Amino acid sequence: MENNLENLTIGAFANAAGVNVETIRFYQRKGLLLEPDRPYGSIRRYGGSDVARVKFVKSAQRLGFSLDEIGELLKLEDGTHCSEAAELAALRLADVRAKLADLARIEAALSKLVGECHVHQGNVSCPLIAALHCC
Amino acid sequence: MENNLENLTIGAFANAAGVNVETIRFYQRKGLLLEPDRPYGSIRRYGGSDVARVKFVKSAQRLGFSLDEIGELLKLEDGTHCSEAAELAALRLADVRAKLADLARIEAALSKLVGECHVHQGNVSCPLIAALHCC
DNA sequence: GTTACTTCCGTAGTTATGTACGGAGTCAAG
DNA sequence: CTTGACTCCGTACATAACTACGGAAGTAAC
Ligand SMILES: [Zn+2]
Ligand SMILES: [Zn+2]
Ligand SMILES: [Zn+2]
Ligand SMILES: [Zn+2]
Repeated sequence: MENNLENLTIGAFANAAGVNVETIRFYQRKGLLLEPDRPYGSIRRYGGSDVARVKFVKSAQRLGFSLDEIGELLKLEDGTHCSEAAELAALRLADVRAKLADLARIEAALSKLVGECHVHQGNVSCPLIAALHCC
Repeated sequence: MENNLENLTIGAFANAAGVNVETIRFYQRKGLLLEPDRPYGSIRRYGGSDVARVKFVKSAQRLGFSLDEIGELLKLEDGTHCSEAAELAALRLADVRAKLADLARIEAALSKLVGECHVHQGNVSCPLIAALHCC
């Protein structure tokens, strides 16, 4: 593979991470990404760990974490403040488990709906809505 | 139980649904909620099904659906346009299953992180981040 | 009937998460 | 050394999903 991920300019970096250049700069302002140094002049260079970090942000975002929460998750990475990290991770875990339970219920309701679509015609109450009500 | 859920004014309704009055009106403008009639004068009255509908919106929102998507989910409820409904439900089902898979992975990563926090001290790479990278 | 609280309605402001733009500087190719 | 693409930086605009505000009108308590 000829495209190694070192010494990327911001354009190549954003491209490798699958986001807009402006998004990179926005994340830097938010503190989710550090502005690296400029080894060859006045232009910053990025590497594989930066790409990984942005991809992590995007993955976590798809799971429903806000950028602020993701910022806290990222603080776990340095390994300092171990007890705080464990506490935060435990909170997120509870959150994730609640979402899993909710999603499992809606999954069941939806697959039932898909399977039984052609017999629920006269039914007043939708199985999907019913599934979400009993929370 | 003395608080039955019929003939609620918008204030009592919002309260019962656990949202702001303005949110009710916002949902009405978005078409997620119909404006009911005014049986006793010039003030609208709401009932238990309205409360249920708003709670459904909030539940689905917590699972990562946008208001537009939720609007489409709600259109399933009337049972009309059966084939469209089945198609839409199948799309949502695929979406939900993808989210479930993502969440299951982060659940595993987080619970591992919580369990092993106190031994990953010198570790460079965080298990949570590592877990999200291999997507 | 007066007072206090709601409702109604339109419009405007807010937060989170980006995106776009404009002008100046930088860099590599020709 | 000019040209064209890219970077840098600040600022402005965009979208989703609310949230607040202001004034007129309705309603309930006294
Ligand atoms: Zn059907
Ligand atoms: Zn349904
Ligand atoms: Zn630890
Ligand atoms: Zn970590």
